[in-house]
Amino acid sequence: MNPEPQPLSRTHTCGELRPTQIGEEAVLMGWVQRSRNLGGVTFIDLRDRWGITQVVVDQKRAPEAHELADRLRGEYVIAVRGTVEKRPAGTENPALPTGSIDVLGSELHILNESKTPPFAVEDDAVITETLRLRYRYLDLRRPHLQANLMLRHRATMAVRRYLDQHGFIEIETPMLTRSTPEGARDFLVPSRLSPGKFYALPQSPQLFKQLLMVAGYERYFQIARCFRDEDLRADRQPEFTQIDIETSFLTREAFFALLEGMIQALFRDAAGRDVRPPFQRLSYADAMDRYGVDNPDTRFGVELRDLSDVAALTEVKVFKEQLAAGGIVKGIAVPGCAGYSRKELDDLGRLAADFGGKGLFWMKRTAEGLQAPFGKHAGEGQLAAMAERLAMVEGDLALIAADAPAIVAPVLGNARKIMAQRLNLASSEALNFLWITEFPLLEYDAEARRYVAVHHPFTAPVEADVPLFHSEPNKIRAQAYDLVLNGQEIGGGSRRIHRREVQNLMFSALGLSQEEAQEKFGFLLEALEFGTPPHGGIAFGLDRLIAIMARMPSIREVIAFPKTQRGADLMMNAPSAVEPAQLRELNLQVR
RNA sequence: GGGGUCGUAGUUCAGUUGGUUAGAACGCCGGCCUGUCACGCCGGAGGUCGCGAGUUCGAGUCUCGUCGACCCCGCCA
Repeated sequence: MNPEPQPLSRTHTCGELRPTQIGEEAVLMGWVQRSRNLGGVTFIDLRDRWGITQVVVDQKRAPEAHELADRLRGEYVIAVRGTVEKRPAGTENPALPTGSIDVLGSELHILNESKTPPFAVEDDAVITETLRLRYRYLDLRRPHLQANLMLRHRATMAVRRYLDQHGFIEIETPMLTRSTPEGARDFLVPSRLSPGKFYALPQSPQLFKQLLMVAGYERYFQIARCFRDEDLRADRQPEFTQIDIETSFLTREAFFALLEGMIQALFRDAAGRDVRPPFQRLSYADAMDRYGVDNPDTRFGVELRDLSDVAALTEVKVFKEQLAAGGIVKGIAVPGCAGYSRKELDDLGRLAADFGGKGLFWMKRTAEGLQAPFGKHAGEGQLAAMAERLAMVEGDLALIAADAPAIVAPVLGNARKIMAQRLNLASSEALNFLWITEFPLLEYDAEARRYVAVHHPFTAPVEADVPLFHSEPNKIRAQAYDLVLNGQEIGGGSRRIHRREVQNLMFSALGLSQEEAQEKFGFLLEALEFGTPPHGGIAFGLDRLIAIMARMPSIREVIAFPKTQRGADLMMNAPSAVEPAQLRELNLQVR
């Protein structure tokens, strides 16, 4: 009954045996996926990281092994010695790469038993998220998660290989660093040796990599863990991984070419998929105008069109009011949705509220012509003009929003994405990379009643826009860029400020006094005075990138031990309470 | 901080206008079976209906609260 110590030495994996090895002896080890006892013969599907091989144990030829095989249950760990044999004609399993052979077992050892697992260790098992995370080590046995983590490994290997070949060096930066203003909420770590003071976990290695440029390393990278204490989403975890890159002396063009080469190598080496640089580019302003969002999915059209001039000619009250108040009227044409019911249209209108809007107008083009609830106030000519502007064909449904530009864009931009998903407009095979350039440097935060950095406080302004710091800070363009893949931001970066006077301008635009700037970023300001080269960089969200490559809906599927939406680790039960003595040592008191 | 979906056997789910002993499938346990691969056949065990109050003669079902998972808005330089 007792499991034995490992008595055999493994010779092959469960994924490699083929007809060429017929007649050879093999020793396999792994987990029992399933066993089928037919009485005189037992079949065992044996699984390891490399695949599944069927083991046959015959009562007559190996009576001892056959008796032992009767005790096998799912997830038992076993060792089998046997001979590779061709399966009898008609019993091959085309679903398995190893399906034309099996291993005729002569010797069987149970290396360990297993409790009945709380869920089946197989891909098509339907399991709640709670259970998966509680037993993550069992979840991770499932083939698709193993494939995801192996993909992730190949991807980081490809990145390291490519960057190494291009003169980059990987440098580690501290995890215990200081809290800085701006940006996300920090995770704090109390300092025992400095009572009442705290380290912060890095939101990114931003300042360290810039200081490495000051230090003359010129080409740095790091597969870096980052921490942000913000609310979670399907694509956001409190700790996540970036491919962090910084370079000196490169023009933007040279830098983009380098990165496009890296993405190409990454997709080729990790996923065998073809990516062809150069990538498309779109300015932030054009992206907002045509797609309403700064991360447009360009795998399908359905672009936003401005209808303000036509709307001004109508007697539609909302149009007139919004236009008078400085608003705009824009629309999109959704293919094939003219048959939508009243309820479906109402639901779409409510969807606008999710993004700050009050509702959506609609217009249908059917065989009977154009219909819109606002039709009688618009006039035939104006309806036709709008339909023409939106290039509507029969069967199309137009969705129209009238509001401030800052509302219209997200309402239509997100309606566009949601409808495309519903109608399956985007090819799942396509890889549409897109650089978004010339982000604004600053935006006004009404709540904080000051300007905040759109990217971060070290982003260089477009040189020609520097004088605007004194007049119209919100008009300054940044030398910042995002890389978007199929409608998801996968990376973002910028050229950095490398002159102290510009950094001073930036800090004061952000409402930081000289004293505060000195207190919080004095080390950076001082460093900028010691011969800082022009430099810039980027960080790619590795988790998102891998999730897209693996066609997974959530980054949890490509992270070995992810956290729930409340930031909990259900397996280890983190976070947890700590002993009073630990708190005393840290001079902390819990309220 | 806000909106939404969900929580019933080990698992995934069903459960009628509130009414007898809460069902199914898979899994599990026992038996039979020599070419299965979702093996098959026979038999069996298994329930804090997330938790706590309330309404009611009676609550899986209705109400309130609470806990948890997921999706979204805010937030995430």
